[in-house]
Amino acid sequence: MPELPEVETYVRDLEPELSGRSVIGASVQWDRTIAAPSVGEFLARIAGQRFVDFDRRGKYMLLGMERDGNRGDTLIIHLRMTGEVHIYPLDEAIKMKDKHTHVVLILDDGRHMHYRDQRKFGRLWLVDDPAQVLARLGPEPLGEGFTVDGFAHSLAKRTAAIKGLLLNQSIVAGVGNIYADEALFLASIHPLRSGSSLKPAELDRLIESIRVVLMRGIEMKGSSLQNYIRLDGMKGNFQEEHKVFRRTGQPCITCGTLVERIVVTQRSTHFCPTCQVMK
DNA sequence: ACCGGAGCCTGTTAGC
DNA sequence: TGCTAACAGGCTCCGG
Repeated sequence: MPELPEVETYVRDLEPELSGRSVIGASVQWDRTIAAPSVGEFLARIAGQRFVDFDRRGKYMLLGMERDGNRGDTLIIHLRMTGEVHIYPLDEAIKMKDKHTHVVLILDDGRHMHYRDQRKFGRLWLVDDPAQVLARLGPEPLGEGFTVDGFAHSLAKRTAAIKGLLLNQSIVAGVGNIYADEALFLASIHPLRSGSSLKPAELDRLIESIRVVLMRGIEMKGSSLQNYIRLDGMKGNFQEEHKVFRRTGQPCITCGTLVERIVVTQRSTHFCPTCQVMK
């Protein structure tokens, strides 16, 4: 489940592999993977562009390119649920290409970059201005723009459960199901509390908790449950530090109460009913 | 504006 | 054992 730490790990791993490399050709096996432009235009435009900038916004990877020394397009990749990116030497690429490999970029050093996605939810964009794709995203949780005042404003009058609101990318960008559950546990906030019910001290605690779990997630190179693997095929390690996520029926590490699982806004949600009270 | 639910996908697991 | 149904959770779209 790639969320902010997993995507950040991908961007950091991609930079040394791709920086300065040009795309000399491409193929698309599942058209819907390309969100924009059309597949034909994507193939025509990406050839001849060179990777120069590497960034992330929320769960989007931003791979900035240039053409003939001039500013080019940005290749945006969103992994959604099961997306993976791999770079292989030619002989290995031929062996590794399978029915889940939906996009192949051929690099000028002969290696192939694969976009692979079991469930086909992930998307790629090739755009001259990333802003159009990223327009609805809220602040970066690890940046200065994520403030108590702004967070309070976003949650005011919100009757929905805080768990669901944390998954809303226009409120804060990059938090997904794993890190939402872990942050709420760390902040001792019940996932069903309404957004508007949270007091300033709780918002403060929640912001800090979101930052702590995301930073630790990045340090551990992400959480590998069933699907997420890194560029080089290695797993992340943060799953070993999960306090509540997928720990249903196991004792809370703080108080020993058994961790419960409920469904909130169509998402499985894990929490300690003793440490995270409704108040 | 906000909220909840359907739909997109496929592999794995639970249950009959 | 073999089948089907439920589940996994990223996001967009739609109706109320």
